[in-house]
Amino acid sequence: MSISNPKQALYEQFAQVAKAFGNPQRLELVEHLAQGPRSVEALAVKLSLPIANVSQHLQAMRRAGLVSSEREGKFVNYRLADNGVLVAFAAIRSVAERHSAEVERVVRGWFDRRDDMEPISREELAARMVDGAVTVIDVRPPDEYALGHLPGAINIPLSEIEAMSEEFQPGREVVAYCRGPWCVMSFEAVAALRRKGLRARRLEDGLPEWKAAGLSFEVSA
Amino acid sequence: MSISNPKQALYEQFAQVAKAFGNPQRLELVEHLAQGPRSVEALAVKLSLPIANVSQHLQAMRRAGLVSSEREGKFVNYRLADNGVLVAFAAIRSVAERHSAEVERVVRGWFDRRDDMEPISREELAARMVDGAVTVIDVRPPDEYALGHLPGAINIPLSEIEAMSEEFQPGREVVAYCRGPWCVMSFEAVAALRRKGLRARRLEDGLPEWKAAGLSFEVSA
DNA sequence: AATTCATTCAACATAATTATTGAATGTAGA
DNA sequence: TCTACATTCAATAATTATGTTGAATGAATT
Repeated sequence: MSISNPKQALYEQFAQVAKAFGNPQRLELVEHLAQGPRSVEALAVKLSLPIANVSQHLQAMRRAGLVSSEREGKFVNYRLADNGVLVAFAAIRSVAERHSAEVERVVRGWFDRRDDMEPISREELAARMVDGAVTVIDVRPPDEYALGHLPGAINIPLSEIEAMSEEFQPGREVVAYCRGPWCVMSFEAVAALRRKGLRARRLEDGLPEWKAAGLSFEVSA
Repeated sequence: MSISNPKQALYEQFAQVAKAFGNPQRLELVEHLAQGPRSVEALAVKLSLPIANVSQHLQAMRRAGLVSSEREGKFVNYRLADNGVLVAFAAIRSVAERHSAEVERVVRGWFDRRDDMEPISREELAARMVDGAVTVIDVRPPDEYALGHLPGAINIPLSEIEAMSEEFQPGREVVAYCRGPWCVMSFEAVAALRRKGLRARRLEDGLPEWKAAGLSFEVSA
């Protein structure tokens, strides 16, 4: 694959970027890094993968320009290179959603249909949050919540949703969100809350998209 | 790579789409299909690749939902599945452009710097076309021009640009475009016209983006 | 200096991707 | 039916990607 003419060389470069997205583990890393910068070990724990494996995936993504890294003492923190990476990820997801059948089926097999979760748009939620007519819950782990969350959102990790569901007022609507549009935790949270008879919906996507849209968010002290 | 839990299955689906983009030949096919539907053989001729090879790449893209196909007599015509494919391609290119260094260098090695070609935006060109103050030339091959081109654009394939350059009025500005933002033909056209002392610029991208932006275009009879 | 710990590197085995070849399939027309 | 032709399929070889292991590197701490 020797690159002689510029056209070939360009396509080769573009293909390298696409290849960096072309692996499920790396996509999961992108989704986690979209929540905020992370060390190699922190990511390895979240994905339940060997550290060396994660390190190599991160290096591959760095070569392609998806992430950047910075040493901080003994740790190396990786972060998404820029917002374009999330735009590209969203575009790839969109193609997958429109095509497959398979994506629908996968989600449907575990939860109800995606539509039945009645996703609420960013704009609508933002408007209703002003009225104070909705309880917003962040179902991600506390460390991700700490790096940034919707204004006024309560952090209730999925493991605690059953126990906490007693605390909600029955009539009041609850909106759950997590890492992104296909993050399964918010699907499960809504399903669990509905089993308890509560009015629950999903935010259509997650915190990264909220931030990318320029909406305000809070960071824990 | 057995897919047990839904999260893994989703990432796997998304990765399949990204992988379909992760090959230079397939990206070139996407760019050609963005000009209009094509048969396998027509694409094979344009890429100078064996037919069986092109057929397999197209089938891989079809499995991933990038293209659809339809038999028409002895031929099988492939087309882009939807506009989302171009959006994803543009997003991938954007990541590559922002990262590499390499992309800049490749273009710079053959032409002047990309900036020196003074790309003109779609909006600006559309405005100036109303005034009639600019000559627009389409430097793609005639068959692609026939499938659709900017209103009033003259088709001058790259091979004829030298000869035709005599025809232009020296003072009048010429804008060249071709398949997309990195299509090398428009770079070469501008360079050739400038060597003749003409005022030439590039459209920032190509016909597919023009159409995707909802601007009007012409189709040959 | 020695130790600890996070990360990276190097080497290896396995799996996936790619290009190539020739045969098979399917369609149109003689 | 026979032929021509576009496309697909099947088999192969070469290349590249991936995951695993243990050793090497780099930075902080003792």
